[in-house]
Amino acid sequence: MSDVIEEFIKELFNEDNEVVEIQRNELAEHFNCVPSQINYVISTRFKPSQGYYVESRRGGGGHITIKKVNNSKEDYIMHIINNIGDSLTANEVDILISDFLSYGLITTKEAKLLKVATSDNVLRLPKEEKEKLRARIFKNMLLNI
Amino acid sequence: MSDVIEEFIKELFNEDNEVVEIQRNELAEHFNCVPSQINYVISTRFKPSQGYYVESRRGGGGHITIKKVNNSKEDYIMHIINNIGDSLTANEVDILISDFLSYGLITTKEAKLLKVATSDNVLRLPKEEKEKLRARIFKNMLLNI
DNA sequence: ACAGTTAAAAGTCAAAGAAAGTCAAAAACT
DNA sequence: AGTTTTTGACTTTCTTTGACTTTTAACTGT
Repeated sequence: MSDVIEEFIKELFNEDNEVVEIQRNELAEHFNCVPSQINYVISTRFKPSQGYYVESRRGGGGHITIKKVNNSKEDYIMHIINNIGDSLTANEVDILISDFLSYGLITTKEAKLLKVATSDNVLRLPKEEKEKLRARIFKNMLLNI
Repeated sequence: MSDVIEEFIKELFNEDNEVVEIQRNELAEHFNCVPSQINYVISTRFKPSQGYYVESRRGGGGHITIKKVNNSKEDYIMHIINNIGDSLTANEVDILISDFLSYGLITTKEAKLLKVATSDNVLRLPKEEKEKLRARIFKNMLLNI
C-alpha cells in the first residue's frame, strides 16, 4: 500500500513539476487507508535526504505540500560553470539565467542579481574586456548560489 | 475561504496602492461568510509583523482601513545607495555589508553574492576604474534586493 | 441648534469543525 | 527474530460560525 501511495505522489510530480500539494484525508480516502498512513509514506519516502522538502497546514483548507529539492543542483551548476569559457555576452547570460530559472536552480531574486551585476550598462567597458569580466563575475556568483 | 479573502485584499493593494479601505459587512456578504471572519483574516494575515497597520471606524459609514507600512528596509537601502558616491573600495563594501547583515536587511546569501561580485580578484582592473565599476555593480545589485 | 434615540457598523470571544501530527500497538513481511 | 507497514486513539493547530458587545453616524422631535 505504501508503495502504491508513493508511486501515486511521484506521478503527480511528473505532471505538474516541482511542487505537489495534497490533502491528507482526501488521499487517504482515495486509497482507503487511514490518514496517518500518508504521514508514514511521507516520512519514509519523501525525506530531505531523498531530495524532498515537506510543509503543511492544519485546519480548514489544510494541506501538505511536497517540494522536490533538486540535490543535483550543485552538480548541474558546477557543470555549467566549468563549461563557461572566459568570456560571456549579455545575451548568453540571459539564456543561462532563464535556463536556471526553468529548472528551479535559482530564485527569481538571484536571477535579477545575476543579471544586473553583469549587465552591459553596469559594466561599461570595451567589448572584449567587458565579456571577460562578465564571465568572471557570473561564474563567481554562481559558485555562491 | 480565509485564503481567498486574503488574496482579494492583497489584490486591492495592487490596484490602488498603499492603503485599502473595506467595509466589513459588505465584504462578508460578497464572500458569503460571517462578518467576523473578516476580522479573523485581518488579525491573522495583516498583522504589524507582516507589514500592515489596521484602523477602523464603527457606526454608520464605518469601515476598516489597512495600510501597508513600509518596512523601512527599502527606505534605508535607498538612503545608502544615494549616499554611495561613484567609487567604492572593497573595504567599504565589507563595512556596508556587515552593517546590512546586522540590521537584517539582507540574507547571508545575498551578502556573499554582493561581496563576490565586487571583489578585487573578480574585477581585476586598475584601481580607479575598478572602484567606479564596483560602485555601479554594488548599487545596482542593492536596488534588486 | 440640541439632546436623545435608533440603527448601522465594527469588535470580541468561545464553541464547534476541519485538517494535519504523533505515537505506540498490532500485523505483515524477510 | 527483526524490520517495515498498517491502524487507530489521541493531540495540536487553524478555520468557521454565531451570539453578544461596543462604538458612532444618522435621524428625530423640540
